[in-house]
Amino acid sequence: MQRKSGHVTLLDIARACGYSVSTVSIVLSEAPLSQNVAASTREQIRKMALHLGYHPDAYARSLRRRRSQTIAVLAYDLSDPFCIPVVHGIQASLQPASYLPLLVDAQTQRKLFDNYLRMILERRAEGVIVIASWIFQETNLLDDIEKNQVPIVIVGRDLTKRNVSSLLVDNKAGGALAMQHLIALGHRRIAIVRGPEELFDTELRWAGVQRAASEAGITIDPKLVYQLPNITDSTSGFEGGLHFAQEMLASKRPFTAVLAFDDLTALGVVRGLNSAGIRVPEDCSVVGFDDVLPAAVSTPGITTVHQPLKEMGLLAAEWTLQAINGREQQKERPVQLHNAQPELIVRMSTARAPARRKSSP
Amino acid sequence: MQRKSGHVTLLDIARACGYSVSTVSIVLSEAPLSQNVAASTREQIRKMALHLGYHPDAYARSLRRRRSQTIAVLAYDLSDPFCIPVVHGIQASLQPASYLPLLVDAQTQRKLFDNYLRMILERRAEGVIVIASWIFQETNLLDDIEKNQVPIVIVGRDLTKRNVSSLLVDNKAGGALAMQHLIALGHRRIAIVRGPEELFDTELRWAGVQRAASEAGITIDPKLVYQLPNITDSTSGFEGGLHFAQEMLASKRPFTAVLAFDDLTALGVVRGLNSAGIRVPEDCSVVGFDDVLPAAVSTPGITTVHQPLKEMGLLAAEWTLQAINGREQQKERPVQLHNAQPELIVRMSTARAPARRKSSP
DNA sequence: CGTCCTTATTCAAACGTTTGAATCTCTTGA
DNA sequence: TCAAGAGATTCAAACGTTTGAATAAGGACG
Repeated sequence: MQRKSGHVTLLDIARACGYSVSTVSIVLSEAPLSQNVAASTREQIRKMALHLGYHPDAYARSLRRRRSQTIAVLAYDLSDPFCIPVVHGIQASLQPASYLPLLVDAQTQRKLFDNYLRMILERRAEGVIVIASWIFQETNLLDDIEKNQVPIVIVGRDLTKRNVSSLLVDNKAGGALAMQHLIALGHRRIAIVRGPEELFDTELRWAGVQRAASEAGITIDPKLVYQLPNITDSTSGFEGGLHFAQEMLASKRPFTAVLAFDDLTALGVVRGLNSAGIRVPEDCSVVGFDDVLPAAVSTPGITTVHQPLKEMGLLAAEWTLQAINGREQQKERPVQLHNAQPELIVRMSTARAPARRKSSP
Repeated sequence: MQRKSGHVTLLDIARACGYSVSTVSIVLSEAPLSQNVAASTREQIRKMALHLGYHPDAYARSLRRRRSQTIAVLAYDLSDPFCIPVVHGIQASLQPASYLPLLVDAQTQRKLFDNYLRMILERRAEGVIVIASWIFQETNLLDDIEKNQVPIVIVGRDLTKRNVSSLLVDNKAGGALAMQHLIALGHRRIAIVRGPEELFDTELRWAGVQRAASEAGITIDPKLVYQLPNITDSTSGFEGGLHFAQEMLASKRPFTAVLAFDDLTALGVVRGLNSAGIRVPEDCSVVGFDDVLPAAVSTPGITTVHQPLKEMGLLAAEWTLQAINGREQQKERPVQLHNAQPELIVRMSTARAPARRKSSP
């Protein structure tokens, strides 16, 4: 009864109940024609399919239908908690459209990235969503995708100039939000941990921070600005923050608050401060960015700027689906840009500036 | 030049350089026969393929070759940091074998789980790796996979009784490790947060804890044992720990250490203790289990029992590949079980028991 | 009785590959 | 001159579906 390949085919069912492959196909794929098939026949075929454990071969089906029902999701690093909510949003969007997200994880490695991109093309993904980061310096590979007319959307970076629809958080607004929060709490000597220079977000957040400072008539002491090194692995944010704290404390420059580039950095800062005996938030406030899980569950919970990641994922998938449908109707979709609004999440790592100047022990 | 479908086929190349589809196929797929193809022809075909941007159609290829080169990875919830290192291990194993991991995330939803399982079967995955948890109560769906002769391996749960090769951490040893650590630090009044009853790990870890206690001649006060409720979402571990702390402190029963079921629970405990003014580890030690990212980056870092997740993922993929190869050679693979050895990671959340009895404020 | 619907089913081609067997063209040796 | 072999290329069938067109078997109607 079992085929040699181990999988049941239409032919098996056809033989088993004495109909042609066509009829069986029509019934099981619920084609329009199946209305003409006698109810008794339908019943019989369905029963047999169930009994034999039939599952239509996606390869044969896609080949014939010229649709893969697949959208590739290319994450630069799944171990970055940033990616997960985006993926969830995408899945939520794709599920009802019965598209399968082909989720691949480049693990921040360029070589893997290229490999997977090729695989995506071979698997005839109908669309590609890239969850991006610094991995993209040379994006020539996207050309390959474009050449094949596959719609592409990018999350976490603005590539509209290269004709790619993009979604990202309004980094400038986010940076300003964090800074305003610290200023409102009375902080004046605020240390800033800038992101790695290879990241696009870095400049934008920095611009927001500066805007907020100048609007409040505050000048940022350049000596209190620290530059994170480039990223080597997924924990380098934490270590950067730790290192910043040690260095800044050693320099004896007073500060009452730290604005960290992202949550992991903020957690590193907290660690560094604590081990020098400085309490957060009593002696020094710390604010992060992203709102990932570790920031929420650490103690004190890190005040941070929330990115609506799930919503961005949802929208990215929507756009991709629309582009696919649009292409069928020969309509050209315009390149879109979505600037998601960040939101300040106040937790326990920020407090009013201490009355007297005290930050180095 | 572009086909209507938007993808270049062998026929396009064949036409463009005047050879038959067969020759082109032989060259581009580097079949053994390609040694007989004239070097000049090879060159010409390769150039044309590159020029037109040819990518072989995985669907047609798999259909013909009867191999999907795909192994499905079914994670119960990607937002659980537990899953990620396992996935990384799997990827690392699969990459050199040029198998594509078809990564799907059930998001702890039974319905999604079933849907994806069907998809996996339709996509003719040659093997399935399940990263498991409580999601599996009724595992009848695995039968469907088994019926189709698809090798299956499960990570995080022992299903050898149901004929499924399994990898999991030695929970009993891990529980004992954590308990011994606390005992060695001089703790005697140790509160235990048991895991949810629906989880299999719960009983085993508990058994390890009890063994360690009795070996040290210590009795566990049943009043200090707390039972986590069943899981509702990915943050329920944290909330459970928080709730435990509040309840236990309200009861005024003295304790100097907490052994939490997992890291997220431990983080919840720390939060709960801290907000009642109890310092970790000075006043009370806390130990977790799993060694996920948030435990490492919080302050104080959580002392925990490390699971070698990446190694487990690696091995799971190895087994799957072996089973696939074995099946080709008609060899029956025996069901295997791997009990990974846990390792105690000492961080800052545990310390010697305070000299005087003090834990409730 | 022939024509024309309707209903139920099947034919056959196609999707893009791969591959065992076949073909064709030389060259070589007897 | 011819058979045999080697080298280069092509034929054609197959993988499991889907689907427009075709077929067959009844009726109903004029």
